Amino acid sequence: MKRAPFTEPILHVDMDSFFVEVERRDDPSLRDRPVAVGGTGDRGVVASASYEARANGVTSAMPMRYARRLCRDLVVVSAHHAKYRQASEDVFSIFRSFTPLVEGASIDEAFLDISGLRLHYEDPEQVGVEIRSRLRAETGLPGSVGVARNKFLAKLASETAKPDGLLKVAAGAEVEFLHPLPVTRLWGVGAATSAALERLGIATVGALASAPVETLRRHLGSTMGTMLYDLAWGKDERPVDPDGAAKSISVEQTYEQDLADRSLIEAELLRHCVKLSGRMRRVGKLGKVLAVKVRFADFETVHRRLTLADSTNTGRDMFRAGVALLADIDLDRRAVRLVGVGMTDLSDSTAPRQLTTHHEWENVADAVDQVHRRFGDQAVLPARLAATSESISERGVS
DNA sequence: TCTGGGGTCCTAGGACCC
DNA sequence: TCTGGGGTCCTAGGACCC
Repeated sequence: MKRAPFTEPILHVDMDSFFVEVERRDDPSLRDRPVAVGGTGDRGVVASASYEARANGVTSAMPMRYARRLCRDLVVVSAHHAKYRQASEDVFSIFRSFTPLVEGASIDEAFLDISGLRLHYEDPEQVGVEIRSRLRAETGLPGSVGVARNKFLAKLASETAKPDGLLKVAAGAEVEFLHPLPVTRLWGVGAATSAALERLGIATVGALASAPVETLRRHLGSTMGTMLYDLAWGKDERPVDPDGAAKSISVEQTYEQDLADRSLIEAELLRHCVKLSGRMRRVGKLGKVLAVKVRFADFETVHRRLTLADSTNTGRDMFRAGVALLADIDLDRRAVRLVGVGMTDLSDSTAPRQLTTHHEWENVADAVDQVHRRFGDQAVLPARLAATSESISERGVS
């Protein structure tokens, strides 16, 4: 039997309004109604909107208060991230049952390289059809699929197919598909780059493709200019890379009311450090660089980072470095709306370590983790935090 | 409209060394 | 005498994505 050439071996699978669909699966009364999942407080934003809500102008990242105003019968559901992580694992194991070459792009989307299935399927599109039907049957969740020669085109195809659809961009038909699209559809073109392109009179992918690449490099930087020019011609050589070890891990929070007092800010930093160290130990990571992030009431955001003498995952080490970094930030003139802390330059905590002086603190931290797992996050707090937690909750800060 | 929380990647400048 | 050049590490900020 003669088979069609398997010329579009890359799939992009993207779940449709993922958080909303997980909530709907567990609560059928949410079906067919405009639903938004996200923060419900004064400063909450939409994380995921149903298509009924989108029809009323609701989009993700939009302030929830504004979304409610746009859509009077909007059903607002607060997020249940543990549930979404579980659903994500279920979805990804379906992907991996087709090929080991699965690259997660986020909690609800992945690239699949299915070149290895060419002997089992006549057309890569059939794999997409099968994946979509298994997603429905085994998880109850809808997903859209793009099929193309490379990752970039596959992702554009799945976007175009949404909701609950499949689209193949056939080899040879790429430019025809691509050139009428607005530049904002390209991967890497956000507000700043589309404004820069607009200044050059470029609004469509076709216009971008016929611009001199030197002009693009001059105005957008060498890397961005080259990349966008290539994308405009459908060129994207990035392989599907299943190795997805995290490069950083962080905790941050925006407060319902701004924090005006340094000791409160330090207390929040400590709380974040305890949480961060727990997460790092759970995934078996140490970090070498600690980063602190502060966003002021006027939304100006500053970062401070410090390379530590030794990698760590204890809350104590992180807090000590974090307080030193915080000392370098002028907190007296403006109130603070967000405090964050993170670690980068991660390594596995099973790696051999020289320092022994940290062990006792690791034991303390492990004990704290265990109590948290058994009794919840509020059960054990460092003394400094326990002293201030009352004043924090009085301020309505969660 | 007044902007979450979790990430990745790029650029640019200064320190430092040879 | 007022002045090199390259490489590497570190840091801050910003753009972007879901």
